[in-house]
Amino acid sequence: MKRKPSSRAEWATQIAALEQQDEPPARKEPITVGRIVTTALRLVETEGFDALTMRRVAAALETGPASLYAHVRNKAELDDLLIGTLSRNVSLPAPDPARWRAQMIDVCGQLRDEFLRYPGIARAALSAPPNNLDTLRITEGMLAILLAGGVPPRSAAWAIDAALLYVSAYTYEASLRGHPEPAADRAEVLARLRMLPVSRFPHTVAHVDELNAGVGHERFEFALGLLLDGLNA
Amino acid sequence: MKRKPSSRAEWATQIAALEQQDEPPARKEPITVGRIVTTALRLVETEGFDALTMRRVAAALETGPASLYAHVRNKAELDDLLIGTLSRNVSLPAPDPARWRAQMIDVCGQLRDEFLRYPGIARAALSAPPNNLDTLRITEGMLAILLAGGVPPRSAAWAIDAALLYVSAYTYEASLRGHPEPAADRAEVLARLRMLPVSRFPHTVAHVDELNAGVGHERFEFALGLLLDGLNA
DNA sequence: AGTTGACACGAACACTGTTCGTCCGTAGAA
DNA sequence: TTCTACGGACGAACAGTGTTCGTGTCAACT
Repeated sequence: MKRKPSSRAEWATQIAALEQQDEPPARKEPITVGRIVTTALRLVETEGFDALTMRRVAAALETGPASLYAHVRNKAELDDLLIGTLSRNVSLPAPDPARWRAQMIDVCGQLRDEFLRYPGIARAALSAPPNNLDTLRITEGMLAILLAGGVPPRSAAWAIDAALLYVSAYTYEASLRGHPEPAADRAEVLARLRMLPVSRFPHTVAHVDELNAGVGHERFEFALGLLLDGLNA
Repeated sequence: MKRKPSSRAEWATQIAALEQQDEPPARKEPITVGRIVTTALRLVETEGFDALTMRRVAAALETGPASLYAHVRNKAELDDLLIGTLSRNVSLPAPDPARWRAQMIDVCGQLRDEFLRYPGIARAALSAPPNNLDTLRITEGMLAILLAGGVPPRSAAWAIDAALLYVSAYTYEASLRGHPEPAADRAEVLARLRMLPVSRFPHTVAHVDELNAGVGHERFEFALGLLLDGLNA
């Protein structure tokens, strides 16, 4: 149940690699971490996170699953790599004190969209250890935005934590019900809520429409808006 | 990836069963849903959600895993039953317009504590279909609180959705890192953050302490506080 | 030439959820 | 009373999972 820690040396190696990350990729096509990650992301994109197995990735690379273990320690590390890779697609704005709220919602929205592009992968984000440099980059960017907006450091730090948890949970849930949710599914949920006995569920039955309202990501922006407005108080 | 829906008839049966739920349990001890659920919860409580397999539950009941399928459709349904069962332990206060904020935090705290009592089970909450009568009871109770506090219905509904997502994500994450988190683990995280290059992570390095501050559930209450204060604006 | 280390990968292991088929017991019908 | 049908119990087997172990190959180094 507990996460297994990487060693301090591995962490130091990751940091050192930061300075070398701009080198061009090797010319040959052996099995590499990069190919594994690219293949895995394509698989998740097309078939969802549950379809991501070592065997499926290996098959797509025309090899056996054992071959992957020369490059990734285990499945959890591959999951972590995927989260890191998609996190790199989030572009961080230069902090603008007058627009910190909009900037935060923008960054969270980008991350949300990355997660939704790979259905179910948010679950890996929830499981990921807190030492991934790519996700820490996003935290750093969010910190910069909030601090520039005058939010006290501790409030900023804690709010970022909450926002990231919310983004993951929201997108994971959205992936499960299908995003966008098929209209027939939603109609069914509505119908079922209306079947509830009023004696026990008076408010629910009275507000079925509100409980299920929201087009696109309105609920997402509403929730994050609450969080950020709370910061503003 | 998508959830499989139960039939409309099954839903109606669940509702009808609401009126019969107070009957005493049968005297005999055959394998029942109740025994399966109780056994499963005990297993999760002691060994975490990842240890929950049909085989493990069956073994604890001194039978084979196939026997469970006469009572639960599949593992996902068992997971859903577990979430429903623990949700029943959440007691809903009579709404008090003057204390709706504190009441909401109390209800969320209770749910949080139930989830933490069963490490990792929050993942099942994130996966659960939105038609579980026991979890809907909590939604109903929260709606009552917020509406009594004067929150508009749609805002109330959407805020509850966000709060529940946050509770699940928070507790799932907490389970993974161990709750309470061992001091040595946290010290290690701190040390690693301090190893980051200031050139790329200036704010993170400057605010390592704030990023990792918070005793007990301070961060939880802070985040929910933001959400609810945002509602108050 | 011989040695070493890294990569590749098949076979096998321990484990997962689930289905299928068979048996048994009970209740209801004839 | 006997027979039939149904529901529960559950072993065997299936398809699938992540991972380890052992072996072979190749390239670089001594």
